[in-house]
Amino acid sequence: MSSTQVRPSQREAQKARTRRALLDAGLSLLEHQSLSSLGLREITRAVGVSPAAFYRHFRDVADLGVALVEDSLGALHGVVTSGLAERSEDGDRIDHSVEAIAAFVREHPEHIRFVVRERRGGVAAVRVAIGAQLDRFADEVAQVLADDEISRDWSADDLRMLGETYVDHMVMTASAFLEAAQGEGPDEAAVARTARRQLRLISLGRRHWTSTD
Amino acid sequence: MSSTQVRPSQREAQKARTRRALLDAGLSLLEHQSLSSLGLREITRAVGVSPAAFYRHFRDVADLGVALVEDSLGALHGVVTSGLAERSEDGDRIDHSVEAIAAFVREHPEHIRFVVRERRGGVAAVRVAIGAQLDRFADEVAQVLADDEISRDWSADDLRMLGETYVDHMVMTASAFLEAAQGEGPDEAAVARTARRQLRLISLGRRHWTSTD
DNA sequence: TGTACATCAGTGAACGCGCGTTCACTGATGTAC
DNA sequence: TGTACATCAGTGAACGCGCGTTCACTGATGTAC
Repeated sequence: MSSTQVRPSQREAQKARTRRALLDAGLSLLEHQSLSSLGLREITRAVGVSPAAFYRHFRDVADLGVALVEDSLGALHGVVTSGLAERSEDGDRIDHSVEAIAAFVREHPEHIRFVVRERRGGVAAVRVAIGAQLDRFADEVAQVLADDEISRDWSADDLRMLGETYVDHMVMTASAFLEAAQGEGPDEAAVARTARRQLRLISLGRRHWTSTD
Repeated sequence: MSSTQVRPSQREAQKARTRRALLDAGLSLLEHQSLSSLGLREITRAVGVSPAAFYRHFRDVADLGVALVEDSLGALHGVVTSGLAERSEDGDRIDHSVEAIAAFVREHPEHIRFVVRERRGGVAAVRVAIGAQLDRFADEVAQVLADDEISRDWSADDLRMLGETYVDHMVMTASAFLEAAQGEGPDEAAVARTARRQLRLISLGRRHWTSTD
């Protein structure tokens, strides 16, 4: 009922605002720790509600973590594939891709940190949720690649492999940009340079690929 | 004084045994959680010593984590580079590399899980320790690659980039084998197939590379 | 529009619990003579 | 070899603390008439 309502009631709007505040506080508290050590009281304290209020929105902190996955990656689906679909010269496309990743990390550092950290983190439900989203990305990328003239006669398996490779590379590069932003590791320019070379390496491999089945 | 002693005293031997037990128990308890949620009492309980005994060996749990990094990756240095240095036909070399990773994961699943999880985990000191070790690997791999005829005239930067690429790929593949072993994601054969194709892609890229500086 | 009742997001107090850390101690091992 | 003293890994009790969860509640918002 409420889900099909166009104008949410005052009550629903207020509830949604509190939920948003819990998610935002949670994400922000994850800057220096991982989800499995994040406390429920820590979150409610940051928002300014009682600990008991938490249960009106989430079953536990892991549940909030799963919601954060949607928050962090859900919106990205269109962006990635449409950006990738733009055809342009090879070097340009690589430059644009790397710059797009850098820009996204600049805009949403906390989301990226969360995804990268919890992708292999200690909370199973969150790991699974992130894995599912990244799998979808790999599929979408493979789909776009299938229309590219270079990989015209690639097998579905090979395309899927290539999609995974690009997604993995994207995550690794985002993670490296994040480290650069906080002064750890090489600086942003160096990260971008390495990322572009790696994409060039893959691109060369693609051009000389011979299908494996 | 004790560090240069050849025969450790009974006391030193016993202390070393307890330390080992703490490390082993810690690593084993990390199967289903991450370091930042691992409790000191949890570890001493598993070993069967009093909580206070922990402080005779480590300052805190993060300190034990740093020791675990050495434990997990320190022994690997020789193995990786000597395995890589064996020259053989290209396809064979790829098969052998992937099989070597699979074998290592089969033998040391807990070490791999620890490294993969804490590489981006919530404990800064451990992240730094793992990053330093992986950096060393990348250097070592770049060193070996420099002697390869294919990359004879590559720039130092390009070699370093390639070393990083191989190390990142190794970690990703190890992580995928681990997931396969616990029934998550694709099975071992599929992981191996994807890994081999990715190495083939990189190998093709290498062969057609033109130096960037 | 006004009234009476229902809903339900958020409260605040209480609970039992396990945590990390401290401390003076014990008793086996090591050392000096 | 025997004795007297020093070292120190591990003990066990105690501490204060913040945790997650429960519960009956309140009072603003929503609904029916």
